[in-house]
Amino acid sequence: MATIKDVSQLAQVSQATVSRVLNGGVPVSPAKQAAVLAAIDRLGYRPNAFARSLATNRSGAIGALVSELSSAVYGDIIRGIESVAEEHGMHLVVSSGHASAETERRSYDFLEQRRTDALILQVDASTDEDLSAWVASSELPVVVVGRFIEAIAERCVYLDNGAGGELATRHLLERGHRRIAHISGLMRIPDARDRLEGYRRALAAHGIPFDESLVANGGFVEDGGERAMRSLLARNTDFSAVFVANDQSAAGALKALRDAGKRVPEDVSLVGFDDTIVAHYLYPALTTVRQPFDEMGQAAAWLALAAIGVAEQKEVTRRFEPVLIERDSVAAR
Amino acid sequence: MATIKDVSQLAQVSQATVSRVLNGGVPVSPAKQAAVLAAIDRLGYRPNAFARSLATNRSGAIGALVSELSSAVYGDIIRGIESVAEEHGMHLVVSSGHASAETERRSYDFLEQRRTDALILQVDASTDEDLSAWVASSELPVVVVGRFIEAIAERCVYLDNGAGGELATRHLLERGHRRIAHISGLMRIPDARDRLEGYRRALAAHGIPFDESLVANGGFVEDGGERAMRSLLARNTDFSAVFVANDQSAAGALKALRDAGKRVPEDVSLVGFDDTIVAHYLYPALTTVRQPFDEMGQAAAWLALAAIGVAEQKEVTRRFEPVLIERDSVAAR
DNA sequence: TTGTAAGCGTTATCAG
DNA sequence: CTGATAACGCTTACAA
Repeated sequence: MATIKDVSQLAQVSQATVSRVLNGGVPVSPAKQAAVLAAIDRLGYRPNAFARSLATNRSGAIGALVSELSSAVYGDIIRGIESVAEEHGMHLVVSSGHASAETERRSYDFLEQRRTDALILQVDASTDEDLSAWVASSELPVVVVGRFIEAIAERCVYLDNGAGGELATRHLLERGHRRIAHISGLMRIPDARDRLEGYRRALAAHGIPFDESLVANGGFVEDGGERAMRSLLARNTDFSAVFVANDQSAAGALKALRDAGKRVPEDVSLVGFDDTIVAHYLYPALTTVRQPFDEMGQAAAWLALAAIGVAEQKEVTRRFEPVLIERDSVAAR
Repeated sequence: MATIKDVSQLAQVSQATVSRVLNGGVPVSPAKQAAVLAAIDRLGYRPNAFARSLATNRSGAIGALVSELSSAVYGDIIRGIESVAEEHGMHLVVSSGHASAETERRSYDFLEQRRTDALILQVDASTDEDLSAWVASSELPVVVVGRFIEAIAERCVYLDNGAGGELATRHLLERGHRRIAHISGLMRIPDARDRLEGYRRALAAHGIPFDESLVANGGFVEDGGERAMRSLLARNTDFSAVFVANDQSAAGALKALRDAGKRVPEDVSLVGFDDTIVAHYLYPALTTVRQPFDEMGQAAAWLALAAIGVAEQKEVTRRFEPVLIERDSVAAR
């Protein structure tokens, strides 16, 4: 593979000149410019990114550590990150954490050593303390997405999950439901706790006491949602609506309902969370609380790029508000 | 950030020695070893990946160019790639082509310049000729996934789409259907043409003449599937079953059917293609032809890693066979 | 406007 | 087993 030296020789100029036409900004005589370009073309020369990075101490890439590459849930976050990265001529090095604190740590180390110019973290397993420590000790800007951590608040892009839980529950309340169950998420994840909290707040605001027998854990997965719904049904405590902590669990819950001969929404109304593609394909289409993953990814990327001077400084939303997407799984009571 | 020089000074050894303990393989006296390790720890030293890559001419990463990061359809390919990469201590630099030949070209250039050790391509827009040319001119091993290109056959990992189309259609035929429609995919993509071809072959094998009025184009997207189904319905040519070129279109088709008051599978049977998550969530759950994206990604990664001596040489499947996944959208006639 | 030369942080060769 | 030292390919003062 041709190097800058080959080009400089062929074009009869110094390496510095080649470098100048490559990077622009510095005046170069048209004649030499042309000679260099011709040589580059002729040799099929491509600058070596390592050498360049070593010299400039910049990589032209940002690192993203995500819990799972291309999950239905978080896929759009990556897409959002990539779109603004690409817009700024930056690329993406990704690594996944697989919901294991150890893998997350390893991946984080890798990315850091790789000297990406900035880091975006979307992780599940590591604790707030871990993350704060990473951020504190890191030489490069890191932003956390999908999570709010007090200690590094200005570096977090996240959804107001509490408001989301409240929104979902209030919607049901407003439709006349009083016995509203909740299928909760993976409780070690803050989102799950916050959504539950929102559910409780909404009930309280309507003077309805919290009833533990109306909540079952779905663990954010489909199977879990199915089991949780069966458990709810088996308890013989009646309810006319369920707020499910995410769409995946809602899909499972819907199945359990169908198997039990209950109609949605005639017998039981359902509200999900996330507004992933699933919600759209379910039948009946799921009313859900939308989490703007794509925009959150974009915001995170923008924050990261602005921190390294690649993107312009501007006000970017860090705390996103949930929005209710009404479809067909809720009936008035 | 500490460099190897800092470490060597603190540990009172040469840089070479530090490098040796870092990379192993070469004997180092226990005393020095300990001193070096202590210094590394004390300084929080991390080798600079750029410098290392520049010196070794290896990056420790493989590049993946995919048509879309984390689409429901291709997401699993990336996941498959990443899993075997990770298994071998390699990481992933991804870039997306966005179904534009120009973007694909740019992304390809980027990855090549980035000197990833190998390249995996999953692209839509570029032609077979483009790809063959890239492969031919590239200094690093590239493997193409999700596509068969004669000229570089041994570097392709793909599904036998023709067999898939045949399989789907035959299934319907075996269930007694005779008037079988087809909602085709994006015809500029070989997969779409091959699936249609398979459909025709299956019909022919049963002595059923191909009837053009029974095929409509769904373009591989949901809207398209919906429109295609409406068009089919409007034609007043009756049919009892439809083979749809992918699950997304099938979702749209299902919707159109429902809107038209047709029941699935009682009135019309449906078979999809891909077995993406969608198929599973649809109601009724969609009978479909499974394309093993994850395994295909793994195979591609293995091929790439074997080519650079990172993974062991072994027989890896390159041509994958489609499998019919029976669910609830097909009834006997 | 251009060239020379000194880094950037590693690895690898070669003596010792 | 260990230490000098020359690459690796590019950028960037500094001079001219």
